[in-house]
Amino acid sequence: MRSYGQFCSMARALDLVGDRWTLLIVRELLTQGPCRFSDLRRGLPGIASNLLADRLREMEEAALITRHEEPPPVAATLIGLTGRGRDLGGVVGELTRWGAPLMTNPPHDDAFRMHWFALPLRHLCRAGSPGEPAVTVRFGDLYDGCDVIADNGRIDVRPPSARRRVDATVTAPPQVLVALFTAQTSLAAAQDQGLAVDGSAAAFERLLPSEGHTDA
Amino acid sequence: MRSYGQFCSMARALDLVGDRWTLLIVRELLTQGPCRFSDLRRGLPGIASNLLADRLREMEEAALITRHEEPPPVAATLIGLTGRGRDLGGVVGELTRWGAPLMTNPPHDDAFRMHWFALPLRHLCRAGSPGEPAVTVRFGDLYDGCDVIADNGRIDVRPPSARRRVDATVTAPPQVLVALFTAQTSLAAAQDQGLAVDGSAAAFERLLPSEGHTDA
DNA sequence: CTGGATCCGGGAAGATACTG
DNA sequence: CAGTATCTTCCCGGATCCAG
Repeated sequence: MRSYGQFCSMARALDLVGDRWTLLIVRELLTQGPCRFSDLRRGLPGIASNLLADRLREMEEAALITRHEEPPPVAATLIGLTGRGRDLGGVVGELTRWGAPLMTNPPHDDAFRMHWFALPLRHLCRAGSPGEPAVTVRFGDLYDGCDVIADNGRIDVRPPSARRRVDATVTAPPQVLVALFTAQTSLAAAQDQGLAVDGSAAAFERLLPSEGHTDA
Repeated sequence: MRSYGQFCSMARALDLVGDRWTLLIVRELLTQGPCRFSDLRRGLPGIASNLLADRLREMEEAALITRHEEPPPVAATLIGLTGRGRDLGGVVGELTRWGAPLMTNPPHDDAFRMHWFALPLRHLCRAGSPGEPAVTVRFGDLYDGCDVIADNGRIDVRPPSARRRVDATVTAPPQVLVALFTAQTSLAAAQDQGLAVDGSAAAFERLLPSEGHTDA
């Protein structure tokens, strides 16, 4: 990106991360952990491969990411965030929060990946009190999803792991998930609209926002 | 800007504010209050007038800003943020914070406006304890600056006002100001490098970060 | 298959001049 | 003061091709 040429903290930040796609790449690496080139392409539908390669080169020069070879039999290059890259979590979080009201508009023909909900879910799930038993719920699946762990009054959202035992697995059309977790819709209505819980329904309900917060 | 076409909160946010210059326009309006077209040009050195007009049109469509005519004898159009536009303060703040380490590099031939320091100064000035007397210090001047008000253990930074009585007025080369408020430099050294305080030196020193926080 | 590189068309950004 | 008009430049997007 062309520099703004301004001696200003924010302008200099945008000189590094203001390019198209750059912050979305950070979103992917934050929510998915270290990724391969092809993982990033799957998580960034619409990006051209040359653009992704360009961005990764620039981000490596700016010390936002690092690459390291995995030993055989994997033999792939893993791309991960540096500390400085991970520090962009605050920026990503604020953008995500500011954009939340825009999610009430239907998806039309937008692409969707379940793991994009990882960041919003951290704040939309009901943390509960420290006394309540811990639950683990998978949204989506191993190849595109996230695991929500509610424990000790805290919500933790992590990339899905095959080694993790989950109490329930949830799938749903994205707009149904939005409506349910913003308390615009009841669980029963969500199930009518395609939400399905495999495993402990109680574990999933444990994450829903409390009744008192509905807009109605 | 072309839409990313992703049903994701952050991607939809960037569809609206990810364009070049957009967030810098928000910075201007946040730190300066409602501005005229020519005020924005002065605060955004490097922007082409047609681009500024384009961005303002798009931001008005997105309901981030509003325009209202001032009655004579002013007879100018004032551009101000809507509530939704002001909500971008969190995004602007996080970008500013993340970019702070980049300010240690010298300005070279970067442009500079004193009011760009308004956002960083809110966190760099020592708030002090509620017991200490209130002080008001102007950085820069009425046409490009900001007023820092330390009162009751809180720091408030506002656009400069002719109606405000100030205890001191400070001018300095920007990199000297950065070094001083990040405790990389002593006050005496800063004065050697061009920092000048008009009025109460004690009022200004009251804002400096406490000694215990220096890196040395 | 992964991880790109290359080429090309269209459109956004940038520079400058001009106007009601 | 607050833009518009015009021209140029360059980035982005899409397709294709290629080496390990």
